[in-house]
Amino acid sequence: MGTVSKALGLIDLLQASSQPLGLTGIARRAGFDKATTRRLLLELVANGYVEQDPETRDYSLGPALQALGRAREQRFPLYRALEPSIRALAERTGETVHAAEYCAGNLSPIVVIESAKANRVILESGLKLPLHATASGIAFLAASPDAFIDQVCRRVLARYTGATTTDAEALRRIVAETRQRGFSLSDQSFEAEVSSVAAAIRSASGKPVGTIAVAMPTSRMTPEIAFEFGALVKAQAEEVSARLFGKANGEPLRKAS
Amino acid sequence: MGTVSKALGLIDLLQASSQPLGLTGIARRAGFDKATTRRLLLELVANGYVEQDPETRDYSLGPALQALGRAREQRFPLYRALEPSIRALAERTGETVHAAEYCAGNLSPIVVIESAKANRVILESGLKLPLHATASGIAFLAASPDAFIDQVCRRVLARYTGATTTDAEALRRIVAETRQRGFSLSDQSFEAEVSSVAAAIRSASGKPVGTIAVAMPTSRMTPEIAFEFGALVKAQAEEVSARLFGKANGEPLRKAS
DNA sequence: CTTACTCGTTTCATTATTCGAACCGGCATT
DNA sequence: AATGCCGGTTCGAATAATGAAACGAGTAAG
Repeated sequence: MGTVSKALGLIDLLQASSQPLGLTGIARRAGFDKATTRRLLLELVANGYVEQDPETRDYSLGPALQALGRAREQRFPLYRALEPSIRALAERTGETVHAAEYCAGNLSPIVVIESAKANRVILESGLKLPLHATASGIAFLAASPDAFIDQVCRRVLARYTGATTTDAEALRRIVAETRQRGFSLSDQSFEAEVSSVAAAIRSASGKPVGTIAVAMPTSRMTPEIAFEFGALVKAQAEEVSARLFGKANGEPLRKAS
Repeated sequence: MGTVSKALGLIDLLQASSQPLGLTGIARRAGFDKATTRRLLLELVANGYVEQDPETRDYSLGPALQALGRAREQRFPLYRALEPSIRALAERTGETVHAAEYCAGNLSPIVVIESAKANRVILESGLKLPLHATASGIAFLAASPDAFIDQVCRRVLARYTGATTTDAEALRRIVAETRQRGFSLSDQSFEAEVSSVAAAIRSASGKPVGTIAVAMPTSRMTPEIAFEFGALVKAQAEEVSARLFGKANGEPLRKAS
């Protein structure tokens, strides 16, 4: 693994952590030596990607990330394009709805609107959705070329709950079913007591770039609900895809000349 | 310079560029060998910090930045805290108003509200404000400890216009004046035909974290306007500082326990 | 059709950078 | 006073980064 990936891995740790971390804690979690960790952190701090509290000496995410996030959003306004759709879907379904973008092997939530119900699904900040164990991930796989699916199947499929699919062949079967159905279903495969339906957002070339999903407590899930909400996410994902990638209203966002 | 900083420098290049760049262009701008540049870029792509268009092979900012920016904003909601103040100030003054955060030797704009006037100041996306040549920078320096000012003065002070202060002693004098005045002034020291006033946002410990500034075409600037708007940014910066760092309404944002 | 250019990519011997065990001083607890 | 944990530092050994050169594909020019 290259030095750069090690450093970026530290940023990931800081994102995953809900609070600032000390040097020793970061080194332990990352599996690096303290000296190594510190050198990497110093370099990240010098570039503004990480920030160190001068008092507690703990490290946290730095200001450069905010600036870069804004820059990316400006060039490719995913949030602005997705937020209204997600909100509408949340109102329509009454459940927690989220959109995620594919990023380095996982799906990262971009927009999350929580259900207003007392018993609702929440997505922790910084959470990443694994491809093989979430409705979003399955929907993404179903929209991906076979070569990509093969690649994912070759990895070890981590187990999150008793219902997680950890067998490559079973995963392929589920993906095939999803392709036919047009949206994906998950039943407590990532978190206990959570069921979801999802569909992929596709770019102009058909390649998936992200997903839209509705998540609810398993107690509220029924086959009828699954199909009703499934049809909704599918329709919404298609509409968003068209809006983003100009199938309908022009303005190609990707390649600004 | 460490390998990590080299890689992060490439991200900076991509942010500064208004369009995606090819390998050769990036290598030339960064001053690295093509092979080196490519290796760094590949690692950044693998981590989602950079994205490569599979067709044109051009590189641009990646999805991870958006996710990380969101995470940082959630832990330290600068944008949410600043946006209303900046908007109010923009309405009150009728000019372009912006807030910036200190990041790796520069000030990065976080919130920008442009004037509604036809002849107005605009801030290009990805622009970074140098400390020695902008009203924001001077205001930041004036709020910084002397050791930091010394450090900045030791660098070579880049020239942007005929009015840019490039002499360390002159810079110290301007900073001293700003400390007395309570807000900073700039007259075409960074961009021709642009004048600004600014004041620093300070954390609970008094250390500056960012700035608020009003920028207008030099043709609309008068001594009276300068003092009127100067008093406004100063007051607004103080209010924001108090709001962010709990001098007034509690809730210490930095060290979430 | 050939030539000459550019671009992205790969290779590999050289070299500079990174690594990490051991260590230091500070602080809190025992 | 002793112990353990913390952030931070040192320096020889080990490793990963480097970049000149070459390759193949594509393209424009001759």
